[in-house]
Amino acid sequence: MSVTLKDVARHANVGVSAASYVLSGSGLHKVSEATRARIFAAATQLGYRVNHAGRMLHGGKSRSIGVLENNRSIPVFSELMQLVCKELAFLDYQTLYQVVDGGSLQAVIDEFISRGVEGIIIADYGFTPQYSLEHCPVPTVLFRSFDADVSVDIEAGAYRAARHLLEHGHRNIAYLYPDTGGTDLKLRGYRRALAEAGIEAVDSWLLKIFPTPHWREVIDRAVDVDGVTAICASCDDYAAKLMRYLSFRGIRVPDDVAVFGYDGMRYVEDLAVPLSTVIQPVERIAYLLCRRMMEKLESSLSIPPVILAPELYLGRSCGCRPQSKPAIDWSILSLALNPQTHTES
Amino acid sequence: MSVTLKDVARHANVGVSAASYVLSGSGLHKVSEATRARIFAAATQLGYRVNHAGRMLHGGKSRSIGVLENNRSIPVFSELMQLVCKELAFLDYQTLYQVVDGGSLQAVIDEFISRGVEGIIIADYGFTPQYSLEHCPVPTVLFRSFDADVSVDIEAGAYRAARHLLEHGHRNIAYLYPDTGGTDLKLRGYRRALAEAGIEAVDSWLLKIFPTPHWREVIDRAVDVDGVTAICASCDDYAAKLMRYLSFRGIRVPDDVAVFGYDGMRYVEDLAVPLSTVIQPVERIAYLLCRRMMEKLESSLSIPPVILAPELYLGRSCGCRPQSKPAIDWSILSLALNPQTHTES
DNA sequence: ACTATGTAGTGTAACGATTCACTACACAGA
DNA sequence: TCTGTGTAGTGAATCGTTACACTACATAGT
Repeated sequence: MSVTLKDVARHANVGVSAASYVLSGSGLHKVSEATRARIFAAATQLGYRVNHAGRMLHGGKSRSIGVLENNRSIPVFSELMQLVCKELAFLDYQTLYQVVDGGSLQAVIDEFISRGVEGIIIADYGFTPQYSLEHCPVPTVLFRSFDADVSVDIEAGAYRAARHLLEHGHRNIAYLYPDTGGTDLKLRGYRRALAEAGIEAVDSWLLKIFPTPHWREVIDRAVDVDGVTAICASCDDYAAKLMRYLSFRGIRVPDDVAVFGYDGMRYVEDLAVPLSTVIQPVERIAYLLCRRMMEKLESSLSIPPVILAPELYLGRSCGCRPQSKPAIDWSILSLALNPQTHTES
Repeated sequence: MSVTLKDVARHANVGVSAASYVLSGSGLHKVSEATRARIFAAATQLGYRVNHAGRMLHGGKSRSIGVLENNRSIPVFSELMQLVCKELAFLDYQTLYQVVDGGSLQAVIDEFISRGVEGIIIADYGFTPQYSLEHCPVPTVLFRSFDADVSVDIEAGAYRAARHLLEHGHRNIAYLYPDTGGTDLKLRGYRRALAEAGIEAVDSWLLKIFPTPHWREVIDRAVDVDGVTAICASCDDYAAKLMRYLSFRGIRVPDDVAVFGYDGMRYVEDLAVPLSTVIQPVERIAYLLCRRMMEKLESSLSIPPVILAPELYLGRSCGCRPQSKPAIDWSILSLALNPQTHTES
């Protein structure tokens, strides 16, 4: 079938072991330059490729990492795994990639281990099913909004967004979000900012666009009746839709109602009113996840978690920049919003 | 180290072969219900996991597919690989994932084969480096804009976009694109539409935003001097930036200059002026790539390629829908633009 | 009682790469 | 000549799983 080490050895008139020593590049055994050349020649001539299974069976490292995300519905993270994969490739690791939504996380982890991954990176933003990483025989690196190896302080992000609106003088600030039943850290941050200013969020300011079927009425009431003058959205997509609806209603942003988003999607500056938002540092997260994995692979010492501080992007939707701002500070070619690059330390 | 089949067999008081027959689930050999139960019990008790390397070494199928894209810079495709992976998981295949940009494609393919993938899916949109899939020992499925197993007829897409603008009465239609040196199929489609209408695209209508450093002047000249009244952009991101620049210049879209995009990014309907665009059917592409792979794995018959016809999304930027359109036909919850689902045949 | 037929189970040779333990040989120093 | 030291090479066991070829035993048919 396929060309094996034995074939190469026979072709080069050497033993299998000599061929192995040369082609594995381990340098554990001295081989003369002449035979080395003969072996290489035979290998390329026959088109030899190591059989990874054979190598692994002997106990060799697989140089592969399992990468797993349990929810693909969050657009801002759609490229996170791509970035992780690129970084892993740079570190000379193969990526075994799986998207789980709904299915058993444990089953995927078992499959990864069965295939010999050296470690597993798990991105678990959003709703969290039960699973235990305690007994996992390989190191794991977890990314989620709390209690993880790498996390973004989204509570602080929402806090800063709400606080920013407070500093603009707003008092009646609403929060637009889907009520999925779990604890919403962004909601908590929003609440903290208001509480700090001596304001208690009333129920009608909590604009649940899910599972509420009549979300338009909810928004209408908040704006028309409850005197809401600013709205924090739990993500940019919702903020964009919200602004569209407000514009449809003839309500001006930010003059009548200010809006703040969350995520830092690349399109925020292209909206009718450039959206102020909290940036998710996707590239930095990807880099940190991989670095953390390398650290865990090298030593089993417990490493303190990294919590990334959120950063604001100020567009016009919060009321910061005047309509007539003359300078154009963007380039048609640099489409990326996030300032982070992973070339730092 | 890890618990092996031998351990399980010893624990259940049977031979390795019996354990193998039961746990591999092949059903090649009759095993009594009693011993079968004993073996399962021992396996779960010891926490047995098949060693994939051992299985593969014997010549078993790896049930893994290599997935490879050579350019991650096109945002609309950032979720394509995610969808492919999900579909493969549904078909009970593992995904080995690699992003190549700049590096050797051949090296990645070799690595995949070395790791025993049963097939390779390659998404090669954009610039194409030299490589040959002729001698690849496993089936490959290629996605790119021409001469592939699955492709989207982007020439026709650009043709339809330009033709649509012609039907609106525009005669001086420009094309905004980055000139990367290769053949631009969208440019060709744009040209064909104009030629069919008896118009020859003059040079100053070809708005090269790359490598041109002074792209603003290029746009200014087209609009102010050359009387361009409509612009086709080669992607939505550029179209969005273009509309922002036009708005900055005080030029109204679509009244003064109509704009057409390309890609069908999810945000197009949220822009100041909802962008008319050509949809890239990402989900359908993902589904077809996987189905094509399954077909190739089952039979080595040559299968004719699939060329997907592009579909237009008409927003307001082309001048189709009046400003005052009263109905709101979107839902804040359904963020997806593409109508395709992969549940069809 | 003797041969078929079938069921339930075991031993073991692969698969391909690695690496330990070993040999063969050359050459230097005493 | 004998021993020590180093270089260059080989043989074979090993990893975990699979599946072929086999045995042992029971039951049925004649």
